[in-house]
Amino acid sequence: MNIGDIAKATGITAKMIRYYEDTGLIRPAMRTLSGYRVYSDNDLQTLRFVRRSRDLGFTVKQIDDLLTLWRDRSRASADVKEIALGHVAMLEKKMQELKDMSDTLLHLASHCQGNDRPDCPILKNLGSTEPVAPLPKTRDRRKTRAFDRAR
Amino acid sequence: MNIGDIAKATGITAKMIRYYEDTGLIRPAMRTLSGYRVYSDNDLQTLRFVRRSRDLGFTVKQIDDLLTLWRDRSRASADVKEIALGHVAMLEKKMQELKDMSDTLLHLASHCQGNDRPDCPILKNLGSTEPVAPLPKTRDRRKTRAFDRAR
DNA sequence: GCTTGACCTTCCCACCTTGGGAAGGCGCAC
DNA sequence: GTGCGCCTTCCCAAGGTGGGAAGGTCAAGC
Repeated sequence: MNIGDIAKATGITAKMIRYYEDTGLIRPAMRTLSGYRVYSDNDLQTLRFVRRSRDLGFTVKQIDDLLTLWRDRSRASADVKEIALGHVAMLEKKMQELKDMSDTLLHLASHCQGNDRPDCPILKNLGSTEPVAPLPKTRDRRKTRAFDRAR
Repeated sequence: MNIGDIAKATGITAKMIRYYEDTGLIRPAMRTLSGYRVYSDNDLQTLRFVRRSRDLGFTVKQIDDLLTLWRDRSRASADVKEIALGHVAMLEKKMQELKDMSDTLLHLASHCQGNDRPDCPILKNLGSTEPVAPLPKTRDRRKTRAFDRAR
């Protein structure tokens, strides 16, 4: 298989495959006499693994660690689980950050008329000296309701 | 005020302030005879606006648009609201993506023993040919419960 | 007046992942 | 043997941030 074939098969662009090789995530591919990269079924499996890991949001470093464990028949599943749950924790932290931003914006937008007039609590808040997130105290406010009110 | 003072006052590093000036987000600061940048209270306000917008996850381009509206006394609040809600939509899309990743990982991790043995459904899934997210059909599954089960 | 230390200036490099594109070499079908 | 699609390497770009070098400036203290 040439790089184009394996790119189609894995959904990773040829460019990225070369990049992963350059940066050491995957091992250098075999070459034909004329210099073309050639891939085996084994390589295909590896790249599929990379693809799936990437889809789950793992960093290249984490994928590297996972690949190492994957190839290590004497691995402990605890090590894999630790990476996975550590990553989940990071994902949740990010989600929380995004949610805080979103909540603040929805709160501000819900007070904005959204008409031809210039008065706008969103701009007012951004330009003020107060801390950026004067959120309502209510807990578990349903995001969708807030969003509807904001529209 | 020198750049260091305004950096402290806004929480934006001097480096980033110069970068924002270079890229045209903010207008070039006045200079002393010796070339030091000098900032007015007006500049301070602008940079605070930038800081807050950044904290809310707006891109530089969006902050640019918001700044323009901020300075335009004849703006329509609808334009501001549109930017804000558009950004909220993007934030929610990202959150959903992160949530899908997190859910998949929690599901896989909940089936992983996490011990000294090598058997690991996480690796098995990453290395398989199946689509990456074989999620349970149950809806509204509480994330925290899934997380506890995964541990 | 001179030294010192904190600050300022510009300029270059790096991160990470991805895409775009140029210039040139191969492989194969007609 | 010509043409087209693929391959090769190499450079550039993004966004947003940090690091650091080399050199100029300011103010305080002696």
